[in-house]
Amino acid sequence: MSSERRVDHLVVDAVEGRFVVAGPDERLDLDPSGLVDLVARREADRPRWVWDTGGVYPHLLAAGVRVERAWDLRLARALLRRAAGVPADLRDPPPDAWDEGALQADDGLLPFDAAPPPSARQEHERQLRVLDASDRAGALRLLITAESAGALAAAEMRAAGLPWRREVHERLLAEALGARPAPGVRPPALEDLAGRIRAALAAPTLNPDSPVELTRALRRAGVQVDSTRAHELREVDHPVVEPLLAYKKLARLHTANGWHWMDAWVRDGRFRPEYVVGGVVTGRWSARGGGALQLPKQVRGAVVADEGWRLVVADAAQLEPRVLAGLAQDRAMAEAGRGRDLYDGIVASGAVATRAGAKVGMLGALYGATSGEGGRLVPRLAQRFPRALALVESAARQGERGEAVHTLLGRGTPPPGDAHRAAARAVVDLDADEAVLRRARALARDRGRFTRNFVVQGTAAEWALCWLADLRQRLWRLGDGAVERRPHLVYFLHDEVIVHTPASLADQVAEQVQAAAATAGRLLFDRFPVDFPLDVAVVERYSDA
DNA sequence: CCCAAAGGCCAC
DNA sequence: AAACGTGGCCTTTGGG
Repeated sequence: MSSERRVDHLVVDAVEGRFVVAGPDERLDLDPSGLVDLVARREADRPRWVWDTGGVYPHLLAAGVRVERAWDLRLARALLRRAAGVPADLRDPPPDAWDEGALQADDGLLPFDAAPPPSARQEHERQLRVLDASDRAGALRLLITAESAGALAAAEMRAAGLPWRREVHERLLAEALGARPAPGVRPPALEDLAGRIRAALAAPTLNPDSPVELTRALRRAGVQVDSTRAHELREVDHPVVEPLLAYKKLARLHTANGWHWMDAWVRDGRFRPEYVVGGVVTGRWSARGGGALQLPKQVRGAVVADEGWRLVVADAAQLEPRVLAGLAQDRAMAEAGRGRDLYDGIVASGAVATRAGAKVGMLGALYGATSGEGGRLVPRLAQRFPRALALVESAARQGERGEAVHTLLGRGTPPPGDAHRAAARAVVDLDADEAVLRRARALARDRGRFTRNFVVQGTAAEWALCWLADLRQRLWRLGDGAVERRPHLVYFLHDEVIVHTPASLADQVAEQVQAAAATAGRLLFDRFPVDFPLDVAVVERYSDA
């Protein structure tokens, strides 16, 4: 049975600059250009390429070769290590070169007595054996194939880049900050504001970038603050507040997304961040360099489609609460979100009075709020949506006890650290003294908030992966010819995508984005009637979405 | 000189 | 005093 399943698999091993490709009854040793030719040729049969996507695929994309399906050995390995339903003795293979962050032998850093790295083929076989032994094999296969498709999409998005207009960004910076200063010098607008701040606080040498100096100067001027955070300063009535808040806003723009950022990250009209698939414990993506996952709304005006092209910007509305409704099979909550804004539906249900209350209460339930407005409203939601709230409560209790929790498709939490394990024991220890107990309870609650959020954030990440994976295939089928002429993904952020498309196909892209969301909902929740509506906009610039 | 922690703010 | 989850990345600060 295993061998039958592998017929359409081609395993690619990268060994010292060469590539070994192994199929059911073939084994080829290729140089890089040989690999490009082979993949281009064999892709017609739609094989599943078994490889380390990040290490191999960028080279293929650079040569204009795109593949449809993959099995990412590194991602699958990390997933299976903590997956639901995997027998304990198969959970932890000895560390080797397939582990994240593992060091290559040619760095001279591999321990001299380490076993030689197993081949990709061996690792793949091991993974299939683990799946065969798991009672959650179906869900885990879906998760691995979706995450592997995500890895393909991540490499493709980096290759394509997010369209970025340098001149628009420069104009925006000039309007906000004034002329570009020499390196290490404040731009004119910041220098002016710094002068006003110093005058208002009678502190002629103050550096407003230093929280320590700023706190001291504020206190001397009679402003009693615990921090210099904008949120706290907004509550203060003093002439320094206005220029100081303006300074903070502009200083952030200057340091995080100013001229220096543009020079470092925008090339040939594209911003090319490096996505780290599965880089977050919950399965969300992280990113390295350029702050790709925190592009401020302030600079999104510089993201502009090419001439004759459009951006289709789509985000899932209230994704996490909807995912929770599906996870918990909470029909009342699913009903609240049917055909309307979920928070409006919660108000209509009578649970809370306002949309803002519904939102803060719902987020409070997902994050484990115990105080404030969120904490106060959670019990009201629990009354109306007992199944949904019971699910997150149960995840929190499991975490407090030091247990693992899993997402719908089986991604597991990393094991608790020593402190959390000790805390879980101390909380039930009748002899523990009061101070120890208090500290232990706080730690256990920390872990509980993590596991509470993990199940929902992680399952939402799985929905988003399925959405992205299905959309990627639909977009490919929508166009023809070279990659650069077809609609393609250019950005992904947790529950949001941007597609860059020829204007003539924009409406069809918008339809496919919707269709892919429906597919993702079915893949995760089958026939359970929970909706995943999208906000979709066809625009020329991101800031207009 | 490098490095890590702290404070802060951006995104979801 | 802490308080509600996941991250990245900037500057300052203080240590070696």
